[in-house]
Amino acid sequence: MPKIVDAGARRQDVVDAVFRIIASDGLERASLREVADEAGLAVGSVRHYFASSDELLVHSFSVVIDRIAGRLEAALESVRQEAPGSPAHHEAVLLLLGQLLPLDEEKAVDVCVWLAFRTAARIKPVFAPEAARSHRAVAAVVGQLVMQLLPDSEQQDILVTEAERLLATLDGLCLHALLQSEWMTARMCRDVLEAHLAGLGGLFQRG
Amino acid sequence: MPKIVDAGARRQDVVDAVFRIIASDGLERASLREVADEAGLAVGSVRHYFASSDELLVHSFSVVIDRIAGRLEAALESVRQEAPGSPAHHEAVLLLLGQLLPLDEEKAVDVCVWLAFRTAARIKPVFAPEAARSHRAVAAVVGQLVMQLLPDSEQQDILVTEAERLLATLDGLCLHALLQSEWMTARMCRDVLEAHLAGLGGLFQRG
DNA sequence: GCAGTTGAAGCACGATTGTGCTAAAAAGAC
DNA sequence: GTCTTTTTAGCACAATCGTGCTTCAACTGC
Repeated sequence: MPKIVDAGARRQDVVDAVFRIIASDGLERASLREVADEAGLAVGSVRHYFASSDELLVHSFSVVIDRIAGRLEAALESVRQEAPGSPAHHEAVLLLLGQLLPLDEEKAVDVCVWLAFRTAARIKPVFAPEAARSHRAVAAVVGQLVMQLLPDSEQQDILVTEAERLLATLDGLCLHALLQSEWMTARMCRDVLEAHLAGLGGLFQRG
Repeated sequence: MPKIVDAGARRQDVVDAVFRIIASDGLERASLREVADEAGLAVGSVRHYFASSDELLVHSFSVVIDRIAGRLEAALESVRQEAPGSPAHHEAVLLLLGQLLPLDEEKAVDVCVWLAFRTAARIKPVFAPEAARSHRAVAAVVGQLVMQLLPDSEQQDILVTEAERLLATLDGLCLHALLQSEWMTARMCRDVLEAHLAGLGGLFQRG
């Protein structure tokens, strides 16, 4: 029989190379030749594991979505294990929201790649299904979080609006942190999130 | 002397072609040949008005910034002419914030092109100066608006945080409206903005 | 040892890109 | 009409891209 290699691990190596290239040089530079160079392989070898350039990129998109969604769901579980209103709960919520921000090197690469694929999905239809899945996954977690943070008495449409508002603020923060890192520092991210959460908590006090 | 043409108008025609291509096919498709085709010219003709591809794109970036910033500043003037707290003032504020959202075809093209160049500026240094100018211009208007909306008693750092928060929410809304237009409808944009403004107004009531 | 499957690598082709350069056409100045 | 300058157009070259196809090495099962 054949030469046996861990195909899954090799594929992941190539995907990691894709991530590094996108983070440093953008999605448009993630060509087969560049990816092969970065992964230390030949073009033909990369094409052995991925039938086409599109398949490689779509799979990379899928991987980064799973990574981010996985972190979000784990963080949501941590939030659920804290008593609502407690300082630990507040901290867990901040930790969850921070998963979508480039607060360290690893997350910076992830959200950068994530944003690159999502914006590319507007043009390239191959990315559209994964982009929709990505949006559903993140919106689900943020929706659950908003339901935890707001009193049950709130009407459904207010919950939806607040979830979309939190999601928009998060994406905007992420965008600014990636594009204008001089202005949008980690400290400013936290301040904005704190202010937003204070505004959320104050919602029901105004009726 | 020579054949006389309105060089400025011709340049604007080419820039308009660039906008259409970026809005429909993305920045990476805005090559000289595509732009020339879209403008009904030959490549050599386009190159007569723009020395290089970079100059064309940077100039296009500059034009879209001026358009958006111009609309924002005009809208800010309208806000200033209304009594703070009045319904007309509220409506003028919503109109200002809506200038950054793809609520009609014209603004959709503008913000789409704007976002494309800003994200490209992370990678291509030629775009960086204009991206910084863009950020300063928009942040200045939003900052002025926040100063109008919040009581003078607020501390400086709270004003800054709230300005960045509003800016982030706006950019996030814009991103969602462009990328996930099925979920982020014009109605949802308005609801989110209303909720955000209510949260802003409620700030000083909580101290 | 042999055979057969898989991994790894590379060639070649057409398409697309930016750009240096050339050349023809157009129109006001004389 | 002739000259001059702008405008418009096009060619050619190197670089890059995805991909069909072939080739060679490696390693397992017998």
